Amino acid sequence: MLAIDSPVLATPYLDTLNPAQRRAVTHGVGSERPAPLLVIAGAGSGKTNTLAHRVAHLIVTGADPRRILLMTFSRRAAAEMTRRVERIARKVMGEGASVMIDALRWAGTFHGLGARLLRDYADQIGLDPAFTIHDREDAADLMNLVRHELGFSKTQTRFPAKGTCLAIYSRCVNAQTPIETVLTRSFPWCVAWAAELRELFAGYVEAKQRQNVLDYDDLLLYWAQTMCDPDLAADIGARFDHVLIDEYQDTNRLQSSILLALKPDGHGLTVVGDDAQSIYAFRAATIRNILDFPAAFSPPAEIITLDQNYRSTQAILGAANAVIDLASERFTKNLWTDRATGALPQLVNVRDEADQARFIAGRVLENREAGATLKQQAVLFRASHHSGPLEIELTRRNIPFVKFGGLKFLDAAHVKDLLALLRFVENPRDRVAGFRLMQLLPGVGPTSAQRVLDHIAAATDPMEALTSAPPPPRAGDEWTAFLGAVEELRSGRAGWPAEIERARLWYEPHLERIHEDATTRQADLVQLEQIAGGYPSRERFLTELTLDPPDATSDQAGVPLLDEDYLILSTIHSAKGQEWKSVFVMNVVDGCIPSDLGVGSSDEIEEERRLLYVAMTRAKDDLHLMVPQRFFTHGQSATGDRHVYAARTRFIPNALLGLFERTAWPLAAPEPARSASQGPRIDIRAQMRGMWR
DNA sequence: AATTGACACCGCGTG
DNA sequence: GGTGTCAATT
Repeated sequence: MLAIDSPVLATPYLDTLNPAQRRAVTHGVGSERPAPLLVIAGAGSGKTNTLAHRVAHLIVTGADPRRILLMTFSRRAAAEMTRRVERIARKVMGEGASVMIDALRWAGTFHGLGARLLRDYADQIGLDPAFTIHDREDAADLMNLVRHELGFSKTQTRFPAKGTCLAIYSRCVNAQTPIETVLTRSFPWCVAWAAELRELFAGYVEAKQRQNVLDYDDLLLYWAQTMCDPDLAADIGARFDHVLIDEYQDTNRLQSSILLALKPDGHGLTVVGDDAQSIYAFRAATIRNILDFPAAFSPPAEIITLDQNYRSTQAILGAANAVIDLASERFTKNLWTDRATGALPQLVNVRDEADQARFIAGRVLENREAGATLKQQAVLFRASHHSGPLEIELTRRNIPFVKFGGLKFLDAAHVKDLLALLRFVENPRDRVAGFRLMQLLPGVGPTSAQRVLDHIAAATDPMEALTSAPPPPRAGDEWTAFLGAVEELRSGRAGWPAEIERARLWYEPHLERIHEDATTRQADLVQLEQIAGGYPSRERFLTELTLDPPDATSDQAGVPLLDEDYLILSTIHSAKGQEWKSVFVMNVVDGCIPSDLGVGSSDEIEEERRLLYVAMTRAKDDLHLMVPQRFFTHGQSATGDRHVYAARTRFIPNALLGLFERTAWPLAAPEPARSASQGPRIDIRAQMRGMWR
């Protein structure tokens, strides 16, 4: 390693940083044993940029990029980080930087890197390296199979649904907390089922192992368990000189245990985060990870705080600071900015959700007239379905948009069907895949599918067992065709990605039989084929698609081309780390923010407050908080859709109103005689259903 | 005996 | 829209 006082290359990029950022970038560089570092980076404080500079600086000053472990919250964030590192390194290393960045192979998410390490060490921990990975829905399906087997599906009082079971299981694993505690704290309505759930989870774990599948949580859990072996822990830890973690406030106990096992003395460890932006407690993330980090080492980690905000106007930042100031517990100080004051953020009162949609659509177009592209504007909301009326209004006015969060491409039944075939070929013991697949055949239902799967499970050679299994009695020729397709794909004759086309050819007749709207669904499959072309192998395709599904949907078939202009619609969660010139936040009312589901404990309320803070701090120049006076309940009651009257969110009490400009829309409000008992004018929900039929 | 379709009931999000 | 039950159908 190079000594710090004799850098080979000049480092002009350091001049672009402020003093705190520079300290974060250069901390421990050149030292043989760099002390652990915690960077508290407020919203818009140049966090990503600082971390990218640190990685680039490490490389420029001689660190081996192959020995840098860089973990981010999403793969998109990892790609962005890598891109920035290259740009910075290029300034001093020129073309040579590309080679160095290509060597930065250990950049990704905790889960993705976990999957890679587990395949590398599979032999040593008794794992078959050909394991397939279950996404949330697959995992829930498997949970459901076990749930049925144990007879929990027909209990007197209703047993928790598969998704709830999985959520409880996941919580236990990620928070490293016993089931009783998890139930009383987070799922109080399931407390009575503790014993049955425990039995269910045991069965679930055994089923996963028999089938050689891992779920998301296993990727962390197996990794953490691997690190419990001193030799393996030392071996894995020694692969990396530097370990850097972004968004540390959103990691859970399991992840911090992995981290501490990687670098027990903290040397070479850098974590970055902001407790004010912690919004993933529902996924077992805990800000204790950040708070306890410094004292986990001796001497304790150095703490550097980035509190200058480069993003928002003073008016916006002032309002956001005021909102987070009311939090019961604060660890970081308020952000400051030297940007101009700017216009006050607006609190816009509208009559209902339809007016909310009209207002936003209209204002977005006005902004575009004034020179802001659609892409510079975003509409944020608490829950994915809140954007329904807006999507209709945007479609009506021909405003293109892309939506992040919520329903995903991969959740569509036909996409899952095709992927199930590929996954079954990859791993014939994967019951969820096989179960789904076989039931596509006419005349094959749960029972005969189970029978074949049992036959496979009992055999040593699963493929041989599949072909020799007694065919389901009523499957007919389709069974032969199915076996033929599986065998051909398994043989690898077609090669990748050609084999996905072969898979589609087998599936298409079934698609047409099962779904009325087969043609639109076929387009998705073609798109899937194109995506597949970007991966080197079936295994990589399946793994990476499962771990990092495309998270956007749009009004058009497929995602618009990159050079097109479109409005961003996003859940607040998905908006993390992003920024826009102009931001609209929908439904800033009690019941949405905070969500009426999340008002149980004060911790949950506090997380909702941080959520509003995150939404507000996405805005650079102007911010609209929308307050519809009434909105339709999404829950369906016997009497049909109802609307409720909403109040402005409790997070903006009267004392804070001076920080906002309050407006009402439509401006002229000569209320035409409209009886309140008139009921809904249009059935929005029916329109929403119509969009998909 | 298993599959499949019709029906009623209930609804805990955010990734 | 999911999930479980029941009855008609093969």
